[in-house]
Amino acid sequence: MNERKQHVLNAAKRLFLENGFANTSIQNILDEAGISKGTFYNYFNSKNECLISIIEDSTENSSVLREELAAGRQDGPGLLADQILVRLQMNREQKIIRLYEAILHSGDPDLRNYMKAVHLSELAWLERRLTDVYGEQSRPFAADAALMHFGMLGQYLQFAPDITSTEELSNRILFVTKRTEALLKDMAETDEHLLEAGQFVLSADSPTLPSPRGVAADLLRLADTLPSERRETGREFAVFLSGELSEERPRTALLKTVAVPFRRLFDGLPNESEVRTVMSALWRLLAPDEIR
Amino acid sequence: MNERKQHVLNAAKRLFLENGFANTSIQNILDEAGISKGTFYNYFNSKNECLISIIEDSTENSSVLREELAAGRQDGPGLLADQILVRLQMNREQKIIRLYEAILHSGDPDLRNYMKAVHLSELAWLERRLTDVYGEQSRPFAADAALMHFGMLGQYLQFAPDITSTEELSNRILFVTKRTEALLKDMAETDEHLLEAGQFVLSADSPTLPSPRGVAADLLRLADTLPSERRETGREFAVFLSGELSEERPRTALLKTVAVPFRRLFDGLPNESEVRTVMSALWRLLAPDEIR
DNA sequence: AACTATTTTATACCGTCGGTACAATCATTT
DNA sequence: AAATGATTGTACCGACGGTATAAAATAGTT
Repeated sequence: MNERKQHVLNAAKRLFLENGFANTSIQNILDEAGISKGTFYNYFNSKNECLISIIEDSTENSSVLREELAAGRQDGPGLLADQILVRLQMNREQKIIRLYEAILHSGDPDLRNYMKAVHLSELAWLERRLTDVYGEQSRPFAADAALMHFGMLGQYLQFAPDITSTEELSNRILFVTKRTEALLKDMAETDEHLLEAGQFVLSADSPTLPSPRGVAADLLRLADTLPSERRETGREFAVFLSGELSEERPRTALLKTVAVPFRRLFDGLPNESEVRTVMSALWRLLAPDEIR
Repeated sequence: MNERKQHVLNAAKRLFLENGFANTSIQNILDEAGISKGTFYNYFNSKNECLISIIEDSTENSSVLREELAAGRQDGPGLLADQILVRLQMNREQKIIRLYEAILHSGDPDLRNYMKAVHLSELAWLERRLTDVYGEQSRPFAADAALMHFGMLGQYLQFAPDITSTEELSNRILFVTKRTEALLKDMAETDEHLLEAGQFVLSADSPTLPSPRGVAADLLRLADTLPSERRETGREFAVFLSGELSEERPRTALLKTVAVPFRRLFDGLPNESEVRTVMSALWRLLAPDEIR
């Protein structure tokens, strides 16, 4: 991802969130980003693709944050709620959810398929996490619970979109999570469910796994771009991470623990988003088949 | 509602449901309905208003059907489920829900406010019905339950939009209703809720009540338009209804029971939709403050 | 420094869209 | 038959997403 392209992406995101997708013309984006039309269409083939890029970017980022939350922390409803929260927060005050829906009804069938895939992926992730947290006995009902959790939370967010504080948002998530517990219990007692386990997994053309050596090289290269006062620390981390990555059986717990502060060294730096892409590849290496 | 206007409305509805709102141009509607652009803008001030009219029409019709279902039948979860079903079915295989969402993200703030009002109105109705069915003790939790019911059902409909049979649709509604029962129980036990009772009622500029005499006159006039073989029956009904309406204290149970078969006499007739408008006024007379 | 390749810019242009204007025509009422 | 109002056809507007292209700026290589 070009740095300039990221700049355009941020400008477009700002405008979309502020004025909505339909109400933001390409000309608006050009003015906001200070680029010409030719450049825009050099980066994106259409306004729609620009929107997709924004969502992909946001999804990737929050996936990394979800992994980081789970690193070295015990699993449970609290972790799950935080992981849900982190994606919602990344979607800046939930307004990106509107972008999702905007795409869903924009006509273009390619876009709709993309959005359906995103939706299914989130549901699959939630189904897996629910079985993680609430045990094997919840598996037959986890798909239904995930679907209902998603629907309930969506309503609570849409009904009161003027949520400013994280507390308030967190409260709603915890509330819905508690209700989902009750639903799981109820479904187990009555043995009723409409969906089958694993119904959400889409026949994904799974992207080729990144190579450990490539990721290791990226980490070392990125460490060198750090400002001088953090460079030494960054190099220590990067050398350790890349060394561990080249081992036959990397110590994953250790890796995960070190990966988090390393990534944070880049907070606020211009290549912040590139780092996140590399970290995304790293997490994918550590658990290849997991849905994030 | 002009008969010709209704014809245009049906054409537009057909196209919107088939190709989506954004993918249907005004020119498409003109061709489908066989009218000119001037006529279209004589009926509607904009494409958006046309969409609003479709939704209003559909909402009014299903409100009448909901009242008819309740007439002379004992209240309970079964009736509630049927009332929910009838609106979903009226929204032709749930595709009108997409129109709702299309409007929500079309940019126009007026449209969004309208849709928000529709949404709130449905939530308020559901909250009231839940307290009807599950008793006074459910009141403090009915608003939350309504919101969650709405969200869960929406997910079950969106996730599997290829529902053909009424059974399948009905199954999902019953399933969600059972889950809502569990949620009510759970919230009562833990005494947790996020919303307050009556939170959904919008400061509505309540439309002026129709006059009983006007409605009575409409009923008599409509009866005369019936085809000869049904005209006598229709007149009997209409005379009874209008007579009862002019009483000081009309016998409402009787009125409701007779109103249903009278309205059905017009099924398939060209003025079917006008009849429903009059019936809507009749029901509003019988319970002025109720949300439908 | 000079040459090359790529990116970026500026501008003109296309077809489609929602919406407006208006004179001509049709149908209904009185 | 006159008058009124609805309907038609057509031309037009500005804004939109998207294309084309030649000129200018930038980066990379030798």
